[in-house]
Amino acid sequence: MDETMSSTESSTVGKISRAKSIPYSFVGTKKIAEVRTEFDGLEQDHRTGVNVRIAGRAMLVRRQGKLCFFEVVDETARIQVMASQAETVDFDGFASIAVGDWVGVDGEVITSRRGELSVMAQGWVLLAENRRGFGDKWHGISDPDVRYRRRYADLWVNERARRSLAIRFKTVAEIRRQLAERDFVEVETPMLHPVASGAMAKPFVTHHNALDMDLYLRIAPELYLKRLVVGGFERVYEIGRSFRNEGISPRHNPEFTMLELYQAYVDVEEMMRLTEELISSVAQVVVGSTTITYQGETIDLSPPWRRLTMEEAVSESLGSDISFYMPREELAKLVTEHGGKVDSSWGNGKLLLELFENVAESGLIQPTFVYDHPMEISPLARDHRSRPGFVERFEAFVAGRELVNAFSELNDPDEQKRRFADQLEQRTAGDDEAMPMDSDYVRALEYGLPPTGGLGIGIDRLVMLLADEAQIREVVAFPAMRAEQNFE
RNA sequence: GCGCCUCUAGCUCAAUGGCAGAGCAACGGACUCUUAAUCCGCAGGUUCUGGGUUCGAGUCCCAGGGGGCGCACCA
Repeated sequence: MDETMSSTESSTVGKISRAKSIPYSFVGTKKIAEVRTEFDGLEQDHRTGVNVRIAGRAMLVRRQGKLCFFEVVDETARIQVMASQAETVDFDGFASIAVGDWVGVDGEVITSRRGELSVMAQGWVLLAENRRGFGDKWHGISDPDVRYRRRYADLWVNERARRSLAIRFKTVAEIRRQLAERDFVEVETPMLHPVASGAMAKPFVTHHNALDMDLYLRIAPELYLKRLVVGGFERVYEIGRSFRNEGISPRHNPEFTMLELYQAYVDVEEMMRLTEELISSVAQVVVGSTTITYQGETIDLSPPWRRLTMEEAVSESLGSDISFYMPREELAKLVTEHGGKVDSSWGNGKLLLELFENVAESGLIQPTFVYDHPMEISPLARDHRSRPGFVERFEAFVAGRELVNAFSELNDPDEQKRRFADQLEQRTAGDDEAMPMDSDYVRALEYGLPPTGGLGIGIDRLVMLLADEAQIREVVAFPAMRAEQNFE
C-alpha cells in the first residue's frame, strides 16, 4: 500500500461524517477487466499473493457477520470484493458501504471457497456516497420517465441502457475514423441560421439581442456544407445536431444527430457505394457483424444493397405497374385507394411519394436503395440526366425506415433559384414546411459548385438499428422531456 | 394536435365499491464463503391533483397534470 492509499484515514471514517475524508484522487493500478483476464482460471480457495488497487461502484452488498461481500463495478467489468474482520482495516466502516457508493480498494487477488475471483480488501476508501439509492436491486428502475430523467442512475441499474449508449458513442467514433481514412475533413457550420432552409421542417426560433434579429436553430447543415465545397473543401462532413420543432415520438427527438457528407467530382452512384460500405463496415466494427437482428428481423447489411426505383418499389408492392407519367387522376385514385391523402395542389411527384410511403416503405426490411425521386419533392437535387421530372437521388431504407438520403447536388444557380421559387409557391399555398429561399446559397452557386455527391445519414436511427432499440430515446443520452413537475 | 392505456410506500407491485398490503431498499440486531431474494425486529402512505356519485371510493364518473403506446408531422 503506498502513500496515496488513504486506508488509515478511512479507518477513522464513521457513518456520520463519511463524506468528509474523501480523497481528491485515487488512481487504481488496474481496471477490473484487466484483473479478470490476468487472473482468469484460478482454482477455488486460492491466494495469489498479488495486490491490486481498483476503484468502482459497490453495486451489491452481502453482509455475513465478520465477513462481507461486494460487487464492485467499473467502466470495464465487475468483480467481487471481500472484506473480513481479520484482514480489512476498519472492517465495520467498510461493511457500512451502501449499494451505490463509490469505493477504492487495495487488496490481494484471491478466489473464494466457492471459486469466485475476488479482491480481499486490506485498505479501502470511500470515494463518493450515493445518498439516493438505486431502487429495487432486482427490478431496478423501470419507470421510463425516471430512467430518462435520471440517466446517471439508469446507466448503473439497466445494463441495456449502458450498452445502447455505448453503441451510439462507438458508432460515431467509428464513422469519424472511417471518413478520416477516406480523406474527409470534419467541419463545423452554424447552428444559428438566418434562414431555416436545407430541409422541409418547422424550425425553432430564437432571438439575438445585439443583432436584434430572429435566428433559427438549424434544421439541416446542408446548405452551409455545400458552401464549403464551393470554397474549395472537396470532401467535407459534419456529424452534428439539427433541430426540428415537431412532435416527439418513439422515433423523433426535437434535436437529433445527422451525418452530412459532400464529395466533389462524384455523383449519386458513388454515394450509394459509400453508403453501403460505410454502414456495413461500421456495423462490423461496432456490433461485430454485418448481419444484425432488429426487432426480431434478421437484416443483412453487407453490400451490395438491393436497388430499385421509387416506381418499381410501388409497382412491386401494388402488384401492378405504375408510372410517374401516368395521368394524374389515376395516380390520385391509387393514393386514396391505399389510404393516402391527396391535395389538389400536388403534382404527380407528391402523389408518387405519398403512394410509396403508404404501400412500399414499411415493407423494405432488408437494406434497399430507392432511387429516381420526382423533382417536385427534391428541391436541392440535380435534374436526372435522362428522365424528365426526376432528379438523381436515392434514399436507403432498412427495417422499413428511411436511414439515408442522398443526391447528385443541384449546382445550377438558375435552376436552384427556380426550385426555391417553386417551394415559395407551395409555402403560400399553405405548406408551412416548404423550403424558404436562401439567396446567399444561390449566390454561392453562382461562384461555382463542382459536380458533387451529398449524403445524409440519421445517426440516431442507425444506432437504433445497431442497438436493436425501437425507441430513439434509448439511444439518446438525455432525450427531450417536459420540465419536471414536483421535483424531488 | 387527436385517440387509447396508465399513475398506490424510496423501488417493484397487490388490494370482487367495504379496516391500504407484500417483497426489496432503509433503520436496529444476529451471522467468516456469499452470488437478487439468510434470520429476527422496526418503521414507512395527501393511493398524481381537484370535483362528483355513494352509507362508504385506491376502485365508478367528470376535469386537470405526468408518463406510455398508436395516429398525424417528420429524420
